[in-house]
Amino acid sequence: MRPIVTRFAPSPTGHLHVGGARTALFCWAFARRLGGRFMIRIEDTDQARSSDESARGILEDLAWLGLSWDDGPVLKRTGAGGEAEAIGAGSRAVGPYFQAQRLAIYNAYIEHLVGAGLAYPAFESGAELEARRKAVVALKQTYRYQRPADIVPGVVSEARWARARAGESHVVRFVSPAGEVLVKDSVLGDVRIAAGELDDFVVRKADGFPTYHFAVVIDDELMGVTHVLRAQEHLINTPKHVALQAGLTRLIDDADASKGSTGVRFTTPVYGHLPLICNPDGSKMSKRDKAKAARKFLKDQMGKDAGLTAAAVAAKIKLDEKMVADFVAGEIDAVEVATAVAGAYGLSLPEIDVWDYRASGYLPGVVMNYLSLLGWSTGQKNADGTDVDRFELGFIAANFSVERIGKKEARFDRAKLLAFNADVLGKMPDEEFLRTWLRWLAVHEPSVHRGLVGADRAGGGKDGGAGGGSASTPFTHEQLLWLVQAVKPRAKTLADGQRAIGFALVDDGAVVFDVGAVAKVLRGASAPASKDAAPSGRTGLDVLRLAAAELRGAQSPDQSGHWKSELIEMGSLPVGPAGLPVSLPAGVSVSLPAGLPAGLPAGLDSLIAGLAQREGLAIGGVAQPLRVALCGSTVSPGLGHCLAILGPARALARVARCLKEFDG
RNA sequence: GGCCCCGUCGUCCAGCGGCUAGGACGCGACCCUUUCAAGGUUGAGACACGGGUUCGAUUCCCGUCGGGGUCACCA
Repeated sequence: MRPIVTRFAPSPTGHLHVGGARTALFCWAFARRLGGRFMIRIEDTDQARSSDESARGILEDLAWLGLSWDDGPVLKRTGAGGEAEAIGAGSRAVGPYFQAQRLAIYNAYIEHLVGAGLAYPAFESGAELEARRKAVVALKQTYRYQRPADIVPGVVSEARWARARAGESHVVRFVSPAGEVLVKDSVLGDVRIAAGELDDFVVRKADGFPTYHFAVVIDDELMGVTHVLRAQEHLINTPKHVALQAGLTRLIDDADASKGSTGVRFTTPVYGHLPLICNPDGSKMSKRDKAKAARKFLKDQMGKDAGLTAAAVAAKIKLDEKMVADFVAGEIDAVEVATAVAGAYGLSLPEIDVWDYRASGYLPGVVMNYLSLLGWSTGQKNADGTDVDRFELGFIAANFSVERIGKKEARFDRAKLLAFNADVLGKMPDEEFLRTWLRWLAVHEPSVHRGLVGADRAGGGKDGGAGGGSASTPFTHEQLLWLVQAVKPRAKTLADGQRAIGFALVDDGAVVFDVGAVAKVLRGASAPASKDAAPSGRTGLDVLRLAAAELRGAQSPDQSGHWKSELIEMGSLPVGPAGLPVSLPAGVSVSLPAGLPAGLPAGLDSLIAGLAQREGLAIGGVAQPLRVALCGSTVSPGLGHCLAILGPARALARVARCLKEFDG
């Protein structure tokens, strides 16, 4: 038996999108499960649209997702742990893995096909065919290329080749078989395409490049691909591939047809067509969706504002006017226009590329987990009766099977992905979260990264100077962990983190006090009293003064700029109903989670609770005014964390400023 | 329009002739609570329709309807 080989064969015409990522995942998992090889091939036969940057980006995305390939282009990169890796370095010698470098091979096989009378040059121009197609469609009939009357299957058309050799521009078409074509599909079952449905499709374009259909068939055969898993949109192409395989035999020399054929027929790989991934509205999720969204936005805006012309838009987004006009007219779907429009007008584009999810702060493992569930399931149950649906990449590799691939198209549910991501983030140990978060911030939010760890961390010395002041207060590792604790339950993605800790990133003198919060909490009616106490009759500002004194007293007496250490011990005690620590019976102790410098946030919370109790106030009566003074609003992480993160100096400075601003 | 594929809660999956049709996300309620989150408990919610086959259909067959894909010198 031949060793199992699967392949993922993207065309480098943009980013890797989630549908492609799932296809790659399934191919990878299938190969891993069965001990086969997973291969990457770059299908760059579209000269106009392919680019090396795109190919590189797609490989990067695959690597980020954790999919490594055994065969294919070599990608040198730095792994998640900072180590250098070279994916694809152990490839079999069946390359090159870029189709544009395999032209000699395709030509040899085309020549071979021609010699067998199974391919012929055709001279119609694109415009000519287009006109014919339009005419047929106008009559509501199905357009198919009509085989020229002089073509006889199995007979070489010398007259046509004479024209071609004379330099006349031409394509090469395949002489399609007359009978029914059967496609055996491991997901869908048998699919039959009736005789006559296949027309003589093009196998070599006028520019000398093979078409997709031809190149795939040749490469899959020559590269030993045994199993092809691809999206269902390709199902309709498969008869073409099967027909080609039936007409082709292996050459003695793959790059030279004149050496003759071995007579060995091409093998048809096992096909499996995956259900499509769709938008919430049920349409196919495609890279063109970004263009669609941007176009709709522009049209709406132009409809509202007559002054907004293509020229005006072009000027604003700094792109060619004609390009913008074509874009709006729907002539082109250029992503760069869509992206530029989104950037300039604050429009958010649908997230469809793997890169989009990277930038939004999703974890690669979660993306893979979620994607695997689109069209596949484990069929396994947990002990508690729930489905097995949360797992890592390795689990997919160990459990994948084609039998469990579904047939129905799946709609992409952003909310569910988000929930999965939040779940994993929430369960991540603090240290790991911190590493992951900082790594993400360094790439996607460098200024926040600088605000957290300082500007000169990543080498290069202190020369970055321009920004000066605001980046001057990097946090200690301990404070960073408290930041993480504040962020974790509030972040569904890594990008959510900054929002939760915005208060800590802003300079003490720049805290913006929310008008509504000030009115309600600081100046409003009396601060809420504790349950059995009489109404306090004191405003939030009154309470804030008390709190300020309390905080002053909580500073470390050694002037070290820390909170006093007793708070840490206080924070290690169990908390009673009033929010205050309960003293432990002799001999009993509580153990804190290992390695956590915790205690302090809890101790600070207790400090607030203690103040509230002494003053006959509800905890909120103290907490809310303090929260506004510290963070500017009534929404923030737990107060203990806020105080711990800021430290006494910053906290007191903020309270003082607030008092100065609103008191009297 | 031709051809092809598909059809279980709003969404994603489980079910492979007999089940109180299960789980996840979302949604509702309640609890917890110093704000926002998080967490806990709990509830509502589906076999598209019509014919067969069968003692018995969500499950098998046919049709209808509905959804999607595809009809290029793009892949």
